[in-house]
Amino acid sequence: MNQALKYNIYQQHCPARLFFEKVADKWVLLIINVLARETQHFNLLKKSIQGISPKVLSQKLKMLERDGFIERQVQNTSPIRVDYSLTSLGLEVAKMAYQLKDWAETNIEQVITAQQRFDATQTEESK
Amino acid sequence: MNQALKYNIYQQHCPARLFFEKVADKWVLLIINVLARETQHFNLLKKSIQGISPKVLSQKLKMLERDGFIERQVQNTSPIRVDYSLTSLGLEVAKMAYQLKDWAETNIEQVITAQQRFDATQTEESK
DNA sequence: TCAATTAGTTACCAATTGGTAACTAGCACA
DNA sequence: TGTGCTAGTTACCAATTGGTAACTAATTGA
Repeated sequence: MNQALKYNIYQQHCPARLFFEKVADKWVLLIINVLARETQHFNLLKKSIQGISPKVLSQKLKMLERDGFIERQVQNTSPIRVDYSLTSLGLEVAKMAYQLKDWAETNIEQVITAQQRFDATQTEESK
Repeated sequence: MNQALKYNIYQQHCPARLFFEKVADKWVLLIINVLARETQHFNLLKKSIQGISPKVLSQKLKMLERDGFIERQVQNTSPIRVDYSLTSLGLEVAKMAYQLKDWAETNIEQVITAQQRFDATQTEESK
């Protein structure tokens, strides 16, 4: 049986689409990218990802753990420390997340150029 | 000069991060995946992507055109037809979008299993 | 003249998402 | 005993996003 026939992201209520909607999220992709470099605990993640609030970070980590992408390990130190790391499943997603990050950092200037070109033609048309 | 030093998605107002926030969007990734198969016009796209409203489709197409990922060509037919196709820049993003789609359709069952396992431990703990 | 088709747009409303700031809880150290 | 650290949580509010349904505009064919 062909997997491609069983699950199809173009179908509105396909489980694969639900996943797609979850991972296609800036915070999720940023978290995964950070964890791909190394295991981190809560506050380090918060510092690494500028602009994320503890509320959102907590929510996303919980979701990622539930989905089996990351593992949460409470360290018996004092003060307590909770380590987050990627699972093997999460590592697969991390490869794609990294490609997106790398592409963005490498090609963003082309995008900005395209935007400027587009905006220029728009103002011309409105003359 | 190292590109990696110039742009960094972890920084809140980095242009690369802005791009990241835009492309990490379920509708955008779905549209790009459809266009990667073949050029489509507006209504075909709407039919292909179950659940997308004309409003959202129109908004995302406009954004993608501005960013230089897709090209909009008005065909001089009657009734009028507008073809949307990927540019070479869009094709690069499409490769990653396809990987995500493929991964989701292939591995979603593992995610569902993980969720069930997680939910089971949660209800156990609350006893 | 009227319906149909294409490609949208618009107004209005509902739901989701996210920010802020203050708070909890456990432990250690001074 | 009080302060600081970790790891969150909570209530409240604001902003973004998205859905619905009706509408426009151009053209063709019955």
